[in-house]
Amino acid sequence: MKNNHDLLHIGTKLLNWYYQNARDLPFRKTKDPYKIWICEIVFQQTRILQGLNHYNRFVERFPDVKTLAEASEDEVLLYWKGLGYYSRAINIHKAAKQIISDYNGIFPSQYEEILKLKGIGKYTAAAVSSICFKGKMPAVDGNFYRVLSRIFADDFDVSSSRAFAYFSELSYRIMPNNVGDFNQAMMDLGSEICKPRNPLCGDCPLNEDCIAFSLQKTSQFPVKTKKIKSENLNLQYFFVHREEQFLIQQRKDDFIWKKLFEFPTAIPEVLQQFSKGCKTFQHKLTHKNLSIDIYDVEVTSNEIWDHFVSEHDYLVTDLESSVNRSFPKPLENYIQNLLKD
DNA sequence: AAAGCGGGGAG
DNA sequence: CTCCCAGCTTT
Repeated sequence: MKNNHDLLHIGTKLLNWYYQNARDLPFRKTKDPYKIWICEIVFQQTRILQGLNHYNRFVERFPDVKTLAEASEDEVLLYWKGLGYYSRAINIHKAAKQIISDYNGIFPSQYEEILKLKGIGKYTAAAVSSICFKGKMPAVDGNFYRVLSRIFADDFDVSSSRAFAYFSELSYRIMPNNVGDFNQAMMDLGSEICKPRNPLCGDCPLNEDCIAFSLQKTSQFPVKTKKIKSENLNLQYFFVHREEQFLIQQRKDDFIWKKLFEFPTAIPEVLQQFSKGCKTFQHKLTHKNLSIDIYDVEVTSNEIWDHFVSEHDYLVTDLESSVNRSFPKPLENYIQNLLKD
């Protein structure tokens, strides 16, 4: 069994590898806590390649806390369009207002204060405080679970609610003094070398220290018992349009697609005569298999259209200006297809 | 302690 | 097809 001195050497090796192999990412060039915060939220449960454009566009439009806090929630959601987990955008906006009101517009530097911001949990608070303010907390994420469970061949269930505390404790054994770089090094190692499947152990700076590798059992770690189950769900939408205009409404902030815009989900009998047909789309979410029926309702009567619009609180928009609103992916695809014609 | 929340990419 | 990704909030 290795003693504590040997284990600390692992962190040093990891840092040296990181200084030679760090990924060239836009947010690596700054220690602005605002930018680091935004990037941490964008990349929660999101691959770098998937979120990079969203991150760049977001910080270009909202370069600081004040700009973000003064923007409308709908515009923040627009810049989140297509990224998923939309409560992240809503919480980012709330936290920006929180920083203005509670911290005089200055991003807090202490872990405990950062943790109070909406949408920031233990991982993000540790990441921002260590990268920007020399904080000493490990930013334990999925990469930490995977790398540490392999190094120590530890079968602790990463789907357990105690996994964060457990692997946080484990990380202190190898964590060097430069925690900010260590946290980012663990992310890069987990992403580039110690990948979920087919890890590149031959290129790993820690392969001499990795128990799972020495046992040829890297594929058995990390242990995750909880399986994802998804249910089937039918949705019904009505694309109610006349000439270039169509109707939309905004979703609530519960259930899926929080605060995003959508087509009407029901129409009165007087409009049913205009229904020209229906297309069905399959769309997969992490916990749901959606089957979405979209009815094409072309209202040809000016009188009925005007009356219906005035009697309901639907928003009237058109294909051109709808690009300035955030729609769920399947509805976005539907609109994009119409734009191509 | 457990469930719920998007979308995309890899194998 | 299944699994996973720079996790957090709510119940």
